[in-house]
Amino acid sequence: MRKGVFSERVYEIVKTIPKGKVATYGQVARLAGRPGAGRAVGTVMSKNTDTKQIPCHRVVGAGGTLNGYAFGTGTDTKRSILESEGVIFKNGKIDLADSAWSK
DNA sequence: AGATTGACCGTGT
DNA sequence: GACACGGCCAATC
Repeated sequence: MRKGVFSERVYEIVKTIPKGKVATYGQVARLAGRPGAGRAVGTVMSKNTDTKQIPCHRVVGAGGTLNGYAFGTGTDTKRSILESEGVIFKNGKIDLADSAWSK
């Protein structure tokens, strides 16, 4: 049941993001071996259903913007989860200066 | 196999 | 800040 090497890589990487930190789609794509495939990462995440295994809420847009979320009320729920995990929001966006994830 | 879609990103108006 | 464009890539129809 392999949808693709890329998606599997993405899943593995996202699972690695520590609580309280966030990574951008572009960053995940880069770590997955496909720089510039941020859009593809979004595609994979939207189809993702394993929220129990894959913390897709820790993946945000460039600059710490919330793009979307396939559960709850969307970005609204996403923001709640992130805040409860310790992520700092600044003017509707994530304070990457403190919550940006780095491998 | 070809076309469409989407949780992207940067730049310009 | 809102909207438009073009480039990018994988999944899906």
